[in-house]
Amino acid sequence: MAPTSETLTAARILEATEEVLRRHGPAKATVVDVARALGVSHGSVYRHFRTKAALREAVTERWLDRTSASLSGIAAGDRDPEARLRDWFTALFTAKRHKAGDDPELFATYMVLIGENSAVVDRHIADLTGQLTEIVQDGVGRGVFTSAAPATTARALFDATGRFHDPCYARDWEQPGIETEFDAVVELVLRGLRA
Amino acid sequence: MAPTSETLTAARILEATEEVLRRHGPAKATVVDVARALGVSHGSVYRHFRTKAALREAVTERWLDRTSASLSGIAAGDRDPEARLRDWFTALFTAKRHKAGDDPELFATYMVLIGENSAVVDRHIADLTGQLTEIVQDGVGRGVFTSAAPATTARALFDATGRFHDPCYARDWEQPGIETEFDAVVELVLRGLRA
DNA sequence: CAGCTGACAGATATTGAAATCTGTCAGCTG
DNA sequence: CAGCTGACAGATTTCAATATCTGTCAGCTG
Repeated sequence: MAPTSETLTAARILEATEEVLRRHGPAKATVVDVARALGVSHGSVYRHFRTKAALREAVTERWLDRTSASLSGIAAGDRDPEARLRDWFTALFTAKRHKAGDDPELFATYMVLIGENSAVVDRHIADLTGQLTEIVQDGVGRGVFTSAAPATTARALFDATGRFHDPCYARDWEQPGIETEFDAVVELVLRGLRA
Repeated sequence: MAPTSETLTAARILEATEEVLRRHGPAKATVVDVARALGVSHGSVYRHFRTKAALREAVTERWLDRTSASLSGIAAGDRDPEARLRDWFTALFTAKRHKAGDDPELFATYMVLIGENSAVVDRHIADLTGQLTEIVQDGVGRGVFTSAAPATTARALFDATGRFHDPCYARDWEQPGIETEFDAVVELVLRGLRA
């Protein structure tokens, strides 16, 4: 990466770190590599991120937030709650499957980062179940869903569909028949949700 | 382990292999260790198992079969299908949680073995979903469940409850609140199953 | 002669010395 | 003087030599 003379910002460091991770993988990506990519000394990187772990955590958070953001539009709409729920899970599954299938090495890299940063992952899951809670609450309000505790139900929906969004199942996402399994699970939980 | 003068059988080798795995862990357990534990030369072990991988596969299969066997009793009963389903999942979750919690090191060992032997795992899952299919079919026959394709529904039930039996979630099984999450998911899918 | 042994070749794992990396900080530079 | 540099100590990783293991098989033993 060509050293530019722009100010060194956290954003530029994150960009460079993603590139270094893409190139070298999680095991060999070093802070020195990131500094070299930016044309600065590694001491400068430590001015913006206290440790290598903090830098990797920030990269992980950015990656997860991109998924959350793309789903929030579906959750926030005012369409039929059941259709929104179906679309939301389909969008989540499709997004994850493409991330895993299109660039397996990069996905493997992010799986390592996710393993290192469980606090960030927990926040991400709280964010996603929050979106689900919105949909469930809306459905209950309109009388099309039944739920004594929307947040608990939202979490149950998220857990029940884990096979189609949890990275630990990524290898199954290319298997034939996975679509059928997805439809069967979504159908089952939607039936369980209807008023 | 004291060398006995009994005949060397596959069963005795499997027993010794489990012990060696328990003691040394999956990375350091060698065929030579197993032979030493039995007081024979390692060549003798190769008379009963073609390769080290075949030996580890047999150990893995035995371990998984113990779980299947303990559940088949619940599946085969003639009690209320909904109660049987609830009990079956509870028994599966409880068994897995104890295996993981009571001896974490041994459980980690078996997680490595499971990763090495996906064919055995696939057979195990087919076995468990087969038991679920029995219960679903029985429920449909009695008019308490609805399912167009019991085998597909059984698989959906298994997938939807993955968080409470798939080893990749083992670290969550000690978390407070996991019982509540389990109940929420089981309730949700049972509601979806009722006629 | 059925079952076991132990030496062997090639593959894999261990080890420890050398190289690299992380995180700090005194001092340089624009 | 705010931001960057680069040398440094301790921690971690790499690499190549060494040791151990896997799988085979000719021959031993009861």
